[in-house]
Amino acid sequence: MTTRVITLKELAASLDLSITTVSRALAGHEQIALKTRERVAQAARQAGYVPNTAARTLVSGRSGFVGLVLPIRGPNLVDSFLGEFVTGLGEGLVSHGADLILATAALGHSELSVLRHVVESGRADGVVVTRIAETDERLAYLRERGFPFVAHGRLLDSDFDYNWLDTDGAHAFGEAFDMLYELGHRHFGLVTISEAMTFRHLRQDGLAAAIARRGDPSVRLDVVTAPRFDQQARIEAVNRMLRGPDRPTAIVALFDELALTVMEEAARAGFSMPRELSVIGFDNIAASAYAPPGLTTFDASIRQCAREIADMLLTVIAEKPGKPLTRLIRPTLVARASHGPAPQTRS
Amino acid sequence: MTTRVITLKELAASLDLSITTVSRALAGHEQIALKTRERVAQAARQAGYVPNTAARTLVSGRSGFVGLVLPIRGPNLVDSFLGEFVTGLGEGLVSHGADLILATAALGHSELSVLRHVVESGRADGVVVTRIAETDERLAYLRERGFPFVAHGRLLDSDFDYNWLDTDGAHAFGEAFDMLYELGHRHFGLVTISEAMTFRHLRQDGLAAAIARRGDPSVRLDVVTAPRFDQQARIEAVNRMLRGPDRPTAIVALFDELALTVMEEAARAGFSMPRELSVIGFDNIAASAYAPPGLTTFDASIRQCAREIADMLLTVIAEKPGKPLTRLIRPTLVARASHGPAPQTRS
DNA sequence: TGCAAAAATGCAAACGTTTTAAACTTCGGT
DNA sequence: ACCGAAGTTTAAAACGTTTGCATTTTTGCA
Repeated sequence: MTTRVITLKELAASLDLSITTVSRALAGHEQIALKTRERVAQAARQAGYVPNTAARTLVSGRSGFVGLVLPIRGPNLVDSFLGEFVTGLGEGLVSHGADLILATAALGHSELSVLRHVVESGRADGVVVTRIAETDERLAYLRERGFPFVAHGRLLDSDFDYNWLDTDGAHAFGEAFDMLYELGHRHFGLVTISEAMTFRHLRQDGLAAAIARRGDPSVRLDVVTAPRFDQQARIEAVNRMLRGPDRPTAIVALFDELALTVMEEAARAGFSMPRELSVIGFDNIAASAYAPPGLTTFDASIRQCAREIADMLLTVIAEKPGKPLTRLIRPTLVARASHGPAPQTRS
Repeated sequence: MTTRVITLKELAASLDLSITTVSRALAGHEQIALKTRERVAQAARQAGYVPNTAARTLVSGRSGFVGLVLPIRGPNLVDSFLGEFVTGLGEGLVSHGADLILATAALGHSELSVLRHVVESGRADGVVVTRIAETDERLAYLRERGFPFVAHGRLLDSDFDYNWLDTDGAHAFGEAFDMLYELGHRHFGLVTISEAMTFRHLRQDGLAAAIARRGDPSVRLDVVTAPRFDQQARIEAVNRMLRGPDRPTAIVALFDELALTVMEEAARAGFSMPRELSVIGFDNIAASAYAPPGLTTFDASIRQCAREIADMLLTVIAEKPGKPLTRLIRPTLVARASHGPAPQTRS
């Protein structure tokens, strides 16, 4: 056992050529005779030669890796986001011969320190940054370093340019409002979170903008806020909205997990959906299709987005474009059975 | 912008020491004077020195990475398996200072060829192999190479030794049978897949063994088989079992996705669960909690398993133990509302 | 056949570390 | 003041590539 790995020197010796020539031949340089190139390629294939990554990286300065620092997560991760995201990244990268490095933040260490380590150890040629917070120190660091990156999500104040791809939550929430308004709804509820994430503002602002655009003074919007990871507090917040004296006829949740809580609590309170209450979410997680009566939501096609992020990042790495690359992806409505016409009888 | 990354040579120059001394000081060698060690550590911290991974890997032969070849997957991945798995691996690795490399198989390439590339390019010190098939060429390759690995799952014929961690599906399916038998069920159904994966046999055999152990000749087991990724064929297979003249009172599905299909089709056929039909799954995916009436299933705690796999692999890499490391994890029953006593009236 | 130009190949340095073996310092004991 | 030993530090090689530049070989033409 323990077969040795063949090296360029050995391959060269077996061909009676210099290391230089073999290296160039494998790289397909024109200056090497075609005949030689073929001979080398043949021998390399047969010997199962694979160039050593470390050596190549050391001399070329390119590792062929893209880094992703895993967002620190609570004990329960129910959705498929991360799986879809890394799958999409992988698919996008592999077509260019790149691979993915996943770095995890240890308990004591901040996400930023892990990012620094990834960048400065030369492990990666670029990084992907997810879950952008309102003031994100990671982006500030990467900009200062001049290190290639693409953000999945945006900052609010774009006074500094960077590459990003984001789902157009503002548009989706506007679309949700318009659809519900056409269905006769006038009293709306928004269930949101208190975390300092930009997507929260973008979606809420999109909803508010759509309301303003409609210009109907009879439209009302109630907002409740819950902490991100406290399920008990979420339930209480939802019930504050549901059990009040004058509850909305349509509730929009910042994301599906919240919407599912709304549906559970609404069912517990005996409201029939969508007859008495419409609910709309965002993300289209798997459970949304199964939770009765089937949650109407928006699909952001994470996997496809991740693939595009990979493409963008590889472009940034290879070409260092002057203008930043940006993409705004419009999510698609997944109409299920949790929304419908506003109830006729209004007290 | 574009701050340069500091190198060992520069750090040594700034301290007026040789590269050797600084390297050793940072590594904490006793032979370097304590005073010097502290001085170096201080300067390194202040300068933000991070050793270059490629250089270190090249000379030491250790990359500090563990590889995972992403299983090729269809367009729709609904579960959170991959996300939990990489999160768990990351958590397990980071405590030992290691990180994860995710390699994706490009469209034309086999998973094996990607694995070969990861191994022979020296990118990783060890690999994790998931989704073990009946005759798995990856395991054969890794054994031949003598390369450190841990398999998530087992081969059927253990005539060759290797390191693995697996969930005890056989035990779970036996437990499911016993529970259902005690509830009065005698006519069982098993919905399985036609793919050549070992977990399929292990679970089915566990069920069969429990039946045999009980020794009750009145127990009956019907089995239907569907291809893994064809939802339409799945539905047909499930209906073959459900709509037959004499359907089982309890159906066990190989995994939750199949169980959810059973529940959907049963609901469509008008059967009430668990009154007329009991259903049990395996995996405890998120949707199982939401699909009415709530699927009873087994939780394999993927994240925790992945963390242990990481630990095992790092042990294998560091210590090359003579005996293979193996762990069999017993899944825990998650009792929801899809199982209950057998219906009284039997035609 | 000779010679320049073109084509093909090779030498050697470089990338940033770790490590072996050697050299230099310091110091107590005589 | 000298010696050896212990305590420190360093020079240089090595890891496996890529690449600028030099060298060798081939080719075409006189």
